[in-house]
Amino acid sequence: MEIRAPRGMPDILPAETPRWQTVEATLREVARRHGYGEIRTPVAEHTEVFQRGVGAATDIVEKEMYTFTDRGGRSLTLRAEGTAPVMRAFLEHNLGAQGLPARVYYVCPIFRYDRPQAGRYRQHTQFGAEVIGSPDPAADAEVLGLAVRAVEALGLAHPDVHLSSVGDATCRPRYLEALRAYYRPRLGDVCDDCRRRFETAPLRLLDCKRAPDREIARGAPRILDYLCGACGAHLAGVRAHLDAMGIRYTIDPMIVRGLDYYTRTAWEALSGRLGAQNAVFGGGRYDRLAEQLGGPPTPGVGFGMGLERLLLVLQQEGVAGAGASSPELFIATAGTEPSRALALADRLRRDGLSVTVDVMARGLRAQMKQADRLGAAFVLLLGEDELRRGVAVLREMATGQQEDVALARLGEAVASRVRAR
RNA sequence: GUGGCCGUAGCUCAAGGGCAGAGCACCAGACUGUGGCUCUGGGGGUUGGGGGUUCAAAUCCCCUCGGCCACCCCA
Repeated sequence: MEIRAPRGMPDILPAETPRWQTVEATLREVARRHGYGEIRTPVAEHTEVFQRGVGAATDIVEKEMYTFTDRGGRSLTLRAEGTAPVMRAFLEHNLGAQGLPARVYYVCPIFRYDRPQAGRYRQHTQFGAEVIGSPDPAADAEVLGLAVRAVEALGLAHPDVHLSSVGDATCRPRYLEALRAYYRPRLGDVCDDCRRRFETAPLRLLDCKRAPDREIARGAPRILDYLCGACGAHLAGVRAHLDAMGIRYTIDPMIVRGLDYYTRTAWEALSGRLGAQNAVFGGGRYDRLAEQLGGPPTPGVGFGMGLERLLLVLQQEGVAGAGASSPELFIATAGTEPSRALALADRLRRDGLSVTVDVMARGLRAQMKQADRLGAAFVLLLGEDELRRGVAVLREMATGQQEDVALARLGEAVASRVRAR
């Protein structure tokens, strides 16, 4: 075969989809309990939404977007991130008019042209939630709580949440100046990447992975020491609310968000089960995003959670997932018109039974083998001999016991036997 | 975008210049109308793709595509 799925965009096959469905259903239920409504934005946006929302200088915009020109000459981009499109929709439809805050969640594919590796794909799926319209720390705590409880609802332990603040327009510039002042005399000692970061993304100096650079980073000024009064109070408020809810976190001034729109609260949940790509969810506050998109000042806070990574962790933690679904009944034929089996199956399905029929015109032995492989609980044999006598044979696969059931009362007889199991 | 390891049947893997194989899976038969166990037989391959070296390439060389892992970055 030369035709393959695009790189970094794996198929999810029927053996896997039950696990996905379980995870998605659980996440939706947690969102529902928190009073969040689902929003579905298109898979593509005008490229501008990401350039202005996420920030033109970010890695996502500079080198990871799937951008194309449509037949009308418009530049569109596959959804590269979850929050900016939600804010765009909020502004476009003036959702704030229905009362603030708006609470929304989404489960949708995200596209980034990255080199695939463990836990990283070019198409991945994010569950995310946003509270738009509230500047209050209670909103931060609520939506972070949603993320934590969602992870727990899947059967995992309370996640390892790292919490910090990236400040705002008042205090962040002051901090960046202090950070640069600290690094400027040390530029000869750090790696090439860090020298580049010094120019383009100084906050990222803090999470370099090289051991000697980490040592230097440890001595750097802490943003938490530079927060302005309002930002400091906001973080204290978030912490108080989280403590009250029993949401655990560690204050980690080294965490950094990769997108330009973040202000104040920032967090990341890490797993030791994921290799290098260890963030299960990340998020924070984005009070400047609406303005960057050309809307009125509108505060917001939210997170994105990677479903592929969640599934990986679930698998490694051995949390049982639903298996592939088996039919309750397999209808086999022996010398019988296939249409009799199809018609019977059609009737039983309307009664709610899950029924599979042989459509390979195979011998009875092969049909039994197939029924066994599918995990069918019962096999109904429509044989010509039995049909003459007005009956069919119902066999319970686990025990091998079988009995004749009257054709006239087939539906209820089969249904009651299957349900009695 | 950078680096390392790896691509042989549906799956797991042999064959390291000389006829492409095994186990499992699949299909059929033994069991003429009954799954699991056993036995017998069968179908399956441009050895990821392209080029080169050679009398001869799965095997050696180059390019390319893909997978895994790490960097960068992120969920």
